Amino acid sequence: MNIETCDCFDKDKVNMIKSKSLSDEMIYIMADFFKVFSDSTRVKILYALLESEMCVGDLVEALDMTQSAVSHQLRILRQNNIVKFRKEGKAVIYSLDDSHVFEILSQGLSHLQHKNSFKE
Amino acid sequence: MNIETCDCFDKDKVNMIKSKSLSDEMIYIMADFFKVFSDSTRVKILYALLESEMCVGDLVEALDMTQSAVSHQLRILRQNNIVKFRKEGKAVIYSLDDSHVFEILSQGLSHLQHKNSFKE
DNA sequence: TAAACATATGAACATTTATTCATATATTGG
DNA sequence: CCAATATATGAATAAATGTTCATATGTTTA
Repeated sequence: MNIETCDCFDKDKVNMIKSKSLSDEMIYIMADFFKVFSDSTRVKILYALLESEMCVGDLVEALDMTQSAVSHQLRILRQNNIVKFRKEGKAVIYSLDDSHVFEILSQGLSHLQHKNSFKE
Repeated sequence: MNIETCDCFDKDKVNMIKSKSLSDEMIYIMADFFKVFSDSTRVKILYALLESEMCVGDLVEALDMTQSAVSHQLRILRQNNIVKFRKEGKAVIYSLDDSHVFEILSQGLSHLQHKNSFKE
């Protein structure tokens, strides 16, 4: 596409968008943040932790998944500061790290409910 | 791991979590919804559309990407009802489909700003 | 109607990602 | 200290995803 001859090319608008856009770094941080919520295993874990703090073993039981899969996903949640943990003997007990997480999940749910009530 | 002998196994808690958990279908819908925001190209597009509706050509110019890549990602946004479009001659003009999208993006941003102000 | 233009899309390729399997680490009780 | 328990993690594999390239579709204009 040759932009010089594009009918709808709006130089001012394009420059405005360019000037207001977030930095590339911020864009990547944003995308990575949402990526945390984009896997069903992690969403399951987070909804469980929304109800109560839980040790890994109980999460494994409640979500009906392998211990390894749960641990791997907990690591990702930890690295993104979505969950925190404390040790209690042999057990490691996880809980949500941030009240924003609740807001994010609620907002997503509400969006989807809104969508579903207006579609076919 | 043998759950029968697990010290921290809390049958009541596990059953409570199981009973309150969202359906598997809802979990997948949630994860897919957030997946839309988990790619930097799509986030860039959405932040641009947050400022103004735009045709594909202007998006390509503003975001400095190939027309094909932008089109492919716009299709995903369309399929998820995140953006809508109208045709105007040869051009296709895209805009945000839902006010919730603004809330979602703001919430993400605010979470990250909160995080950054408390870390190292 | 033919050419130019704007956008969309299929296929191929490379990268990322989630799970599994095996094993490592850490904690407790005997 | 040794065995059992609870969790974490590295490597391998399979599946999903984003980009590119080539080309198709649809619209306008000459």
